[in-house]
Amino acid sequence: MSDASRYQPQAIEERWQQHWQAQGADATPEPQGRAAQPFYALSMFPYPSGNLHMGHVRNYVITDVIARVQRMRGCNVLHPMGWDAFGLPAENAAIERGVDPGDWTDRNIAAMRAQLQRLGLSIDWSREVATCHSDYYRWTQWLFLQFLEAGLAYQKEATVNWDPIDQTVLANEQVNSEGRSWRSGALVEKRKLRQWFLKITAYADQLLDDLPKLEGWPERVRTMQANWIGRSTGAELSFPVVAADGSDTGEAITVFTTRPDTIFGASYVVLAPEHPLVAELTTAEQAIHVEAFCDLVARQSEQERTADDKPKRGVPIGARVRNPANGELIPLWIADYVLAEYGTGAVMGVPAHDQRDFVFARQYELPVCQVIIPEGSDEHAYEGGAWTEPGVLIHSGRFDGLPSGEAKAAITAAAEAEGWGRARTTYRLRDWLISRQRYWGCPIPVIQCDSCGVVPVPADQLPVELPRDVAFSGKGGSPLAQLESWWRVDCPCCGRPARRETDTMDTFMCSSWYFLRYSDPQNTALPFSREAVDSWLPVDQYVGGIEHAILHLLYARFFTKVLRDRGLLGFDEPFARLLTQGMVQGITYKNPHSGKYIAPADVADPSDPRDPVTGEVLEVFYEKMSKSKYNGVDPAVVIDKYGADTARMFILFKAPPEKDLEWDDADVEGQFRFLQRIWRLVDGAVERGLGLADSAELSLPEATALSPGEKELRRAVHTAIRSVSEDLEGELQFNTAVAELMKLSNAMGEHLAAASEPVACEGLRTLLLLLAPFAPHLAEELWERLGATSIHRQPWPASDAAALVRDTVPLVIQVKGKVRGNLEVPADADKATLEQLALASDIAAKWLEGRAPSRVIVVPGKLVNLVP
RNA sequence: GCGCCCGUAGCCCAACCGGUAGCAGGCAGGUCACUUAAAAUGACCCCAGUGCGGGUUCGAAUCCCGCCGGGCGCACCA
Repeated sequence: MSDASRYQPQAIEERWQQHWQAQGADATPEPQGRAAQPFYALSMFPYPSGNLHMGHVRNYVITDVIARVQRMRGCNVLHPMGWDAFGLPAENAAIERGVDPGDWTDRNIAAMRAQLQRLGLSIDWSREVATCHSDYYRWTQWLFLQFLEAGLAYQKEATVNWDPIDQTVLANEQVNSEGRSWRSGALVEKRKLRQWFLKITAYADQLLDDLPKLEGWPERVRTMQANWIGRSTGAELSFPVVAADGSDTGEAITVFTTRPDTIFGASYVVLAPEHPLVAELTTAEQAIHVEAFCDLVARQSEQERTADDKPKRGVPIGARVRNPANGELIPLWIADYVLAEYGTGAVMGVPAHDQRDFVFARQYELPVCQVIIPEGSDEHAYEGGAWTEPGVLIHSGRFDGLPSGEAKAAITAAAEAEGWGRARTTYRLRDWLISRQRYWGCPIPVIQCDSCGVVPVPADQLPVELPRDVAFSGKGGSPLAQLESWWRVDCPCCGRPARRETDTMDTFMCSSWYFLRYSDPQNTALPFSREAVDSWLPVDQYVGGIEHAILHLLYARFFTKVLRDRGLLGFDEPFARLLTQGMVQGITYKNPHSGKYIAPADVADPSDPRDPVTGEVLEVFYEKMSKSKYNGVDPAVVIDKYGADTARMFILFKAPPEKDLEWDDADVEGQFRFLQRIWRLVDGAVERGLGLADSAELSLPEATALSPGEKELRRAVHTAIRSVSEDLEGELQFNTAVAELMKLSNAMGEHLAAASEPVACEGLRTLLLLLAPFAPHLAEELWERLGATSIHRQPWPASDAAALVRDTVPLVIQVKGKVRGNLEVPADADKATLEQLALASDIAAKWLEGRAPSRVIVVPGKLVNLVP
């Protein structure tokens, strides 16, 4: 085979990338121009670490295929890219190696952009944004001031999560269920600090109630957000504190409960050890015990304290409260199972109807009083545990006999009328802690003045720029706080000496609006114009990792709702459809005894993997690619060897997009072979003299004039159009779409040589058009060889229903539900005819043995089932 | 503990509303052809009855119930 007729991606890919760039092929049209539909395809933008990994490739290739298909469908497509460019790695590089974080980041951006461009992504780079550039973060600051003005940004002293490795505070969303930082993995500590928060809780109801609208989102992401918001409805009830002599002290303990219907069963009240009233209400006799207990709890980590299986412990503090429902005097306790941060930090103990209270009451011999019985049953004693289901009230005075559902409302209403309670909703969601004690972030644009308080930096003085030439010691807190020349300023209000805020913003602030900026990236008067943002957004298809199910995706929704309320944009939700792509996993070898990971290159025989040093048998599994596990595959190496088109095709074909993908070099090889087959197929056609110009002019012969092979080819072609189109609109099943392309190429291999010119040309055209979004370079190259450019500006092909029609179809004959044979029947036969044909068949004769069936089920085009 | 998702050939994956489980596809394996040989290429072949047990149905991978295995989220949230 000569070189000219061999598929050599290295020779064609770069050439086309340059050509497309020169032609402005990926430029974004006016959203409403040419009467075409706008379509916004977006990938979650990356942190510019400097290294592109396979997870990025998967993400951006998926989005690129969507963008390319929509363009061919005639949409005006916005497909941008940018950089989530603030963050700790840059600052750590500065500390460790003395490089400037800005320079370091810019170099990484340049390197990653070049890597991305090798993938042949149809990105409009003229809209690129980087969150660390002042022309971007100026607007992050401007938006912060919008929050401040709206009363949605505030400072408060609070117990917050402190990451001891990254030396900064973290929002709740950024600490996982094991109490570890999402970034550093360190166990977070609790610290009491004055910090900036955004009032996301003010939007908790909207964020929760709008979830059902997000029909284009995966169910599990919606569920995760709903769990995270954690709304629970109930009541706050007040238990007056009673002095030793039985008189009210005037104070009261307010508890939160979702079960006001069980208040008559409350036999004690428990406070969190950190509750502010503990010290005041503890009696002298109990002081020693209470202090000792509080110490004990304080020494425990969050994790130890909240472990599910841990026994519950507590001590009475000596004081008593009155149950407002029945007037009973009941003891006041503190216990480790009550959390200060949730509800009111106090609960009423109803052992008969709450499992935790039940366990606690058993342990400390507190009374158990049953006030709910299962509907229709008699009163019964408790043995196994609490009755937590709804039922009917007893021992509840005037509420006896009410079902618990009604009783909740009735008791809450009574409490409100009598002044000892009110309906209340609480959330698990906390306000978003956005200040960070780090340099490489967006400065919070406020000034602290002793006389004027918190003063926003006037909008015309934005951006508050990060100072350059800063010393990075890694010690003593944020470099900004140590740079007096930077933070010492005059108050914009009164002109007296004041202090600039030295905390920077959580980088999730920067990423909460970047998708809006892409609609109008060069705007110097506003973060974006209302017109631009409303014409492109909501994002039609968003693609990214599931790890942001809560974090980024919740914050971005919050931002959108606030900006809508500020009149800056006109929609409720930023992302209409969301695809969460699975991880790319590499083959991983691990010595089960030493726990060491072994690089695949060091494994001599993959079919019998052994430790190269000790000879021990290794564990083999697939895991997310990472340096420490030696299981990563560098995209650049794959592109060098096989080209970007093979990498793209493989990553799309190997698994459905939302599932994890196991990288396998042998499969990549197989994918490359497929592209080679296409190359040869088209190459052969070119030698035969076939081209594109011809096919446009040549009209297809009448169906009756086609040979059986031509009919089959046309059926394959139009089946492929239909299937690929379907796979790319609804569920985005790229893996089956690629399989369809393989099927089509197989059919072409079989029938192309014998097909007449118009039929052959139609097949070639279609194969390349369908291939174009997946393997853009190869499709373009072959399209050119057939005589035209650019395939990417061609319309998406339409399926010809007539080509799908068959004259006869195989009819399955079942007898009593079991397949007994096939019958070739006319495709348009009606039910009665099919039944006749089936009954008259040899198969029926053989299996029915002469008896008439008692029942016949006919599914036209499919089968006839004869039931004797 | 609660909730969600997934279990189909040696492996990765298909199978519309329940209707022939693979002329969906790929990888791996085998045989043959081409070749001096190998690679490449082509042809053919091999391979599961759908995790297990019940149920509904003329008919179940698909629907229902219960287990087993794996993954994810939440978790002393009152």
